[in-house]
Amino acid sequence: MGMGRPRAFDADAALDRAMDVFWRHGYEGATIAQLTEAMSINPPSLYAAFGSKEGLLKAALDRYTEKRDAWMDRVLNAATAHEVAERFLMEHADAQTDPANPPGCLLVQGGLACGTGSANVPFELAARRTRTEDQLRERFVRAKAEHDLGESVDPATLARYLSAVTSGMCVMASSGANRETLREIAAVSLKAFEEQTKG
Amino acid sequence: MGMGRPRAFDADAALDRAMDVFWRHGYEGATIAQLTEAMSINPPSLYAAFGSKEGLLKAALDRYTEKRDAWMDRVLNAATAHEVAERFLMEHADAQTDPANPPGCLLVQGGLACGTGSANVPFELAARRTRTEDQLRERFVRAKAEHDLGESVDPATLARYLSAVTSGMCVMASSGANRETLREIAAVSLKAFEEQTKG
DNA sequence: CCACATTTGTAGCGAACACTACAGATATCT
DNA sequence: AGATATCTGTAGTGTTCGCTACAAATGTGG
Repeated sequence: MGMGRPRAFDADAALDRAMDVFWRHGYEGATIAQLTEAMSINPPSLYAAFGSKEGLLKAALDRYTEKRDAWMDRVLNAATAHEVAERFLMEHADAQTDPANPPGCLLVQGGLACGTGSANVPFELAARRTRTEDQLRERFVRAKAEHDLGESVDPATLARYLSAVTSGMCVMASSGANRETLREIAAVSLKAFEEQTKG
Repeated sequence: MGMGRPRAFDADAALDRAMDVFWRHGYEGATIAQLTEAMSINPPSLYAAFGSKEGLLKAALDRYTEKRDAWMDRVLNAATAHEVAERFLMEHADAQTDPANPPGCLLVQGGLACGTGSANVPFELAARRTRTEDQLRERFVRAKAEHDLGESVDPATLARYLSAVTSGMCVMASSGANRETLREIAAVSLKAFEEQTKG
């Protein structure tokens, strides 16, 4: 028996286009019409490949997380906790103002508060944000074991702080903050990080 | 000539209810049906009083800003810049986890990225956030004039930093961060503030 | 070449959306 | 009291939403 007509579009390329639409308009603000146009496919192709609008979001988030993990690996491989924090903050400032993408971060702009029909979208986004925070925390736990960070330092607090600052930078970026402004915020935050690791 | 049938509902009380819905579901996630039910009125009353869904949001934001200004006055009246920062951060942690309101802040949860039909909603929210930042900056300019802050300190940077942190706390609050967690973040941020004002 | 499995484009589905026409109700002003 | 002006509730309006039925198209395996 046959294997059916092959798909005529590249799923990953289409997800990149969908990512951009969700990023720019949020989950609820993005319409199927906009998504299909950006992806250069028709609705039946979208639904055959991804099941639903929410399924498409999850697939886009998977792809987003994939890229983000590769980036996080490079950040976490820095020699010291301080350098991890510095890279994390500074490269966030750059990424959130990269003209190749909409401002901010998909995991924040995607939607913090949604309607009753999309109630689990914010959860989905939050789970992916938590993942970054977990990766940071584990890196700081390791730094503690390596005596790169002192005994009195709480890795969870450090990770949460960095996560909060970068989330805040997303909000600023969405209202037009430029790269220099975000770097300034990152620089101040880095001093807080240093101060926190001294105590 | 007569002056017409008087309004049978309290506009401010209705706005408080609407505020809660926008806060919990975001602008686009909030439906007219949910809003009218929460406000205990029918659609024609809503449209007669506020013109449109976006008009209702603006009216709710005006009321929100009113309350926020009263709160900011108390914060800004603190004796020193340091105390201003401390109050601002800590009371934000409390306010964003106040069980009387949805988590976070209406100016962030309301919507960072919206659909093409609601494109100016994010601008409207951003403008109100900027107002808070401006108030902080002006307070720090004053602190500088009073020699409470050193000559080398940049009031704009300080204000932006505090604004970014509290925005980040909104994101954390929306994904379930509790009061203690936010206070922890506020405490770390306050150390950054101190460090920044020393340099 | 034929049977089969899957995708594609067209066209349109029911539901929910923001919003409103209309008539009755309720106030004020003369 | 009567005329007027505005609000209220019912019951919708047209539009857009996410999603899909269907038939033609296009590949594989026998």
